[in-house]
Amino acid sequence: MISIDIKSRTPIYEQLYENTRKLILEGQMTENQKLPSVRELASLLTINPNTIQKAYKQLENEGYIYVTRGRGNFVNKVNEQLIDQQAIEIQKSLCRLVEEATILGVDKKGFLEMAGRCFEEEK
Amino acid sequence: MISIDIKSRTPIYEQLYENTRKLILEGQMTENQKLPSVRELASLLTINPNTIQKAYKQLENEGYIYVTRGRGNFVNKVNEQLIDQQAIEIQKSLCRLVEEATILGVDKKGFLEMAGRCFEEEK
Amino acid sequence: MISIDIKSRTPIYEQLYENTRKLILEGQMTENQKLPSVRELASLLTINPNTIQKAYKQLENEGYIYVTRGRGNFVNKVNEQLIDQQAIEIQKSLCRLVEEATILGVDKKGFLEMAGRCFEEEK
Amino acid sequence: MISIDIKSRTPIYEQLYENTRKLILEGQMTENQKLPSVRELASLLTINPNTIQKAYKQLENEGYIYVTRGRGNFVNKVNEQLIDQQAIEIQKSLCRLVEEATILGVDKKGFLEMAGRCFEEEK
DNA sequence: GTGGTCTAGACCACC
DNA sequence: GTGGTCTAGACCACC
Repeated sequence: MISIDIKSRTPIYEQLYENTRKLILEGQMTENQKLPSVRELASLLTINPNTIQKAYKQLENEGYIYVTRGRGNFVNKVNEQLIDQQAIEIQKSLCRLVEEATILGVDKKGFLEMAGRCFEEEK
Repeated sequence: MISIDIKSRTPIYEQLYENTRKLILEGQMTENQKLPSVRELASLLTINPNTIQKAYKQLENEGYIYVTRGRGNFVNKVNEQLIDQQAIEIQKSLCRLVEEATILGVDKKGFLEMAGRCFEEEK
Repeated sequence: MISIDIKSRTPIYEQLYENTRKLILEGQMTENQKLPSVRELASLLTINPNTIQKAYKQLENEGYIYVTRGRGNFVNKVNEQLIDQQAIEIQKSLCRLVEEATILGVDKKGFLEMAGRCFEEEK
Repeated sequence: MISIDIKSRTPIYEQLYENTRKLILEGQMTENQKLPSVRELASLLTINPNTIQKAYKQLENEGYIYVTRGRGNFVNKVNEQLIDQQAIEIQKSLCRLVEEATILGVDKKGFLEMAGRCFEEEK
């Protein structure tokens, strides 16, 4: 369910963080569901447990999961506030892309077309 | 003309690379124009010459500038192929954003609105 | 396995680049094999780590190896495209040599003989 | 007659050296013919006179031209020994290419074909 | 431990 | 003066 690209430039812990975050937001992991234990996942992905720990810690810090010592890590209820915050992040990234595209000579019409293309591919 | 944020997480050499790349693509620096010398820029920004060197090297590798030893670094003719390649990169990033937004429950209409907002801000 | 000629005019980092590139293309280093760490190789060859780093970076840029921070440098799958590209480079160099030889009065027959001589020496 | 590529990586003085050498060997410049003066050529190519000087010096050292102070630089009689020496250089370069090609999996037959292709293009 | 970035400073080739 | 290479060594992120 969770896969890591060892060759990627993005740190492993970040890939892990992103992947499980996505699973939670998509509803593929639901409230109170148990995440694989640090050791379990570490040996499964042949990755250093510290790396898993770091990803879980970040998920906990941002409220995606909660930890009960001795029992494990569990999915939290999806927080509306978090979703809003992420929408803001996406908005920012989007505007950065718009800026870059503008430099290359892409205008509003062209950019919206590019965006549209992504939705077509998704189907 | 070129400014660096020493506190930023993105490496100095990369900031430099991005900034001058932008200047060239925007046409603010034109073909055969001389860039500040490695040492000159280094002392101007109080940065180590090696760091400038690294940025210039990258610009050269990607064809943005050409170097003549003993003379300096000069802006190359803008390469159409490079621009196309970058447009493709932007398209990819855009689709990645679309994917993320979709997870958060944003549909096509909503996403295009978000994109539109960026253009309004730009004005 | 990797040896450097410190007296040579060709930069150390380039010798390193060439040598390991060759090892990879020859199949003496295979996919996912770990390269010596930057520091390890540096102390082994009594060369500055930065120089090793530079060579590895170039190998990475051209797709010969991949890097994972905190783990090391690893051999990538040999890229067919890269090989083709190199064959083109050799073709170009060869034609340049032909041109030079022609100036000296060497004709096609003579040149092919010269080429043949190289293969005999190789044995 | 002599052209310089300012964007090239090979030093200007070397380009100059190579170009005039070629003219002499090809017989386009004949014995006792006067070369353009250092200053003349410098202003013609908008290049530093020192650079011209360096190229001329090298041509003189290798016996391609002779200098009479106050009068200028003149083409020498083509020296058979020099030509032989160059043939040896070409042989060396050729063998180096063969080595590289071998690594890429090109055999003797393939290499000779590549060489043949150069002659076809020349026509 | 492993790579990535950066500073300080030397020495070289080229112009 | 201009870029290119290299050493010595620091500090950081990642595993």
